[in-house]
Amino acid sequence: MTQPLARSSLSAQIRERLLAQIMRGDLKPGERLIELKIAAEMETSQAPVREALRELEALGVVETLHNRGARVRVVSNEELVDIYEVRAQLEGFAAERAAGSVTTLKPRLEAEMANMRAAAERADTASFSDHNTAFHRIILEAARNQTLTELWDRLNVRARTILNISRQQTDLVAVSESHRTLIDAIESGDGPHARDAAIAHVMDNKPKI
Amino acid sequence: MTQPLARSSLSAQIRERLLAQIMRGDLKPGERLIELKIAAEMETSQAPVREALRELEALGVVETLHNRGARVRVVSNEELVDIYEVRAQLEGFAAERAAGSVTTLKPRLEAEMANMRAAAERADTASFSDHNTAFHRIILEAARNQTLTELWDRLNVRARTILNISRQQTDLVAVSESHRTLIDAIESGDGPHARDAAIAHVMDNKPKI
DNA sequence: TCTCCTTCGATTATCGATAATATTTCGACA
DNA sequence: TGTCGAAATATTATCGATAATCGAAGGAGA
Repeated sequence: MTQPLARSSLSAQIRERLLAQIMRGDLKPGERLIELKIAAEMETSQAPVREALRELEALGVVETLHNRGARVRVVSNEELVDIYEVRAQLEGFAAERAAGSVTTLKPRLEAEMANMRAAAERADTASFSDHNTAFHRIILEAARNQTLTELWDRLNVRARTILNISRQQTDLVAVSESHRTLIDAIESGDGPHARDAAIAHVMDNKPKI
Repeated sequence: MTQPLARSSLSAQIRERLLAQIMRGDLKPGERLIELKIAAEMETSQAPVREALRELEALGVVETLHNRGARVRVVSNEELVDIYEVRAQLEGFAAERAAGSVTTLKPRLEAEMANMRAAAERADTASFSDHNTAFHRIILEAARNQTLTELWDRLNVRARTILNISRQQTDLVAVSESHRTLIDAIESGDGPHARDAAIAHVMDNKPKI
């Protein structure tokens, strides 16, 4: 009855920890991630750190140059636009399918929207970001396409990384309210309309860096 | 003047070799990929093999279970449908943007289509697949969105893996001809029309496994 | 015979050390 | 002074060995 589980490999723990640091902005874009240094900090050896870095590279939040190590990926404004455009397409597709679904998503979406608003009012950006992700994830999952969800997640992680770093001054309450339109569009059952609404929503909320 | 370059890391070589074997069907879905065994075959140690496997996992052609190693990913028919649906969306978006582009893609697309047809006539599935990929890549790149191209590539690798394995009996000449409609739609300059054509094209050519 | 437990073999996960490579420093030379 | 290149330094890539974990096999007890 000491440790309930303590599952997951060391490399997974390292990965999560680094990802959190990047998302939080403790590790800034361009900052080098030196394997042995990280290994020492985490009291482990180089091998699991390398694995973690490779996984972060696959996620797209870290980039590595051959024989020159890893650094936190620098995302240009052009790339951010690219990411949001693709995210919009994926989400448009998901919304279109969700609109045609029999079960209503409304209660769950509204609950997340309320959470988002509450976080916005107390200026808790981390919580806001979590609930915002949860909201969109509900739509994605309603489309019942695992591949779609997987790609969206990947892009979302990248987007959140930048978002949290640039911490630009946006009106989070207004952003949370803007989800209303999307809920209504999906609830209308009109696929193409829901798609348009989702694409517009994503593009409108692209942060300016 | 011995070896011109011999760049790239060991792990990259291993990754390419394994990927080729998977694409060729030498390594079948579900087959276990044992690190030390592969290391011995390639006359190297376990470390670079692990890296290669991680990269293949990120590509989605291999799956690993914690403490139980890697195996060639088994893709169900449902998942194949998912992949094609998402690919269709990505390509629809690309085609829409490509249709609005000033420079014409027609000559390049027609050249690849001719190559495809030639490969089809001599039943060279590998070459067919290469030129098919090249054709679609031209459209993707015309959309000028690096993130879009990256995700598409990833899905394309997965799709090709299955395709080459199941080697189902399709009329490759007919498939190559079906690209005609897509070229015309893009050339028309009508974005939404091009999008529809691209989506229809991808979905029509989904292999049946 | 069936279930649970223990042991065994196979394999992954991690370690510490070394080889290979890139970057920086510094001095000789022009 | 400015440039080139060798040596020193920092870091990654790879290796070989060990620890940890899994699944299978075999056996005791019901």
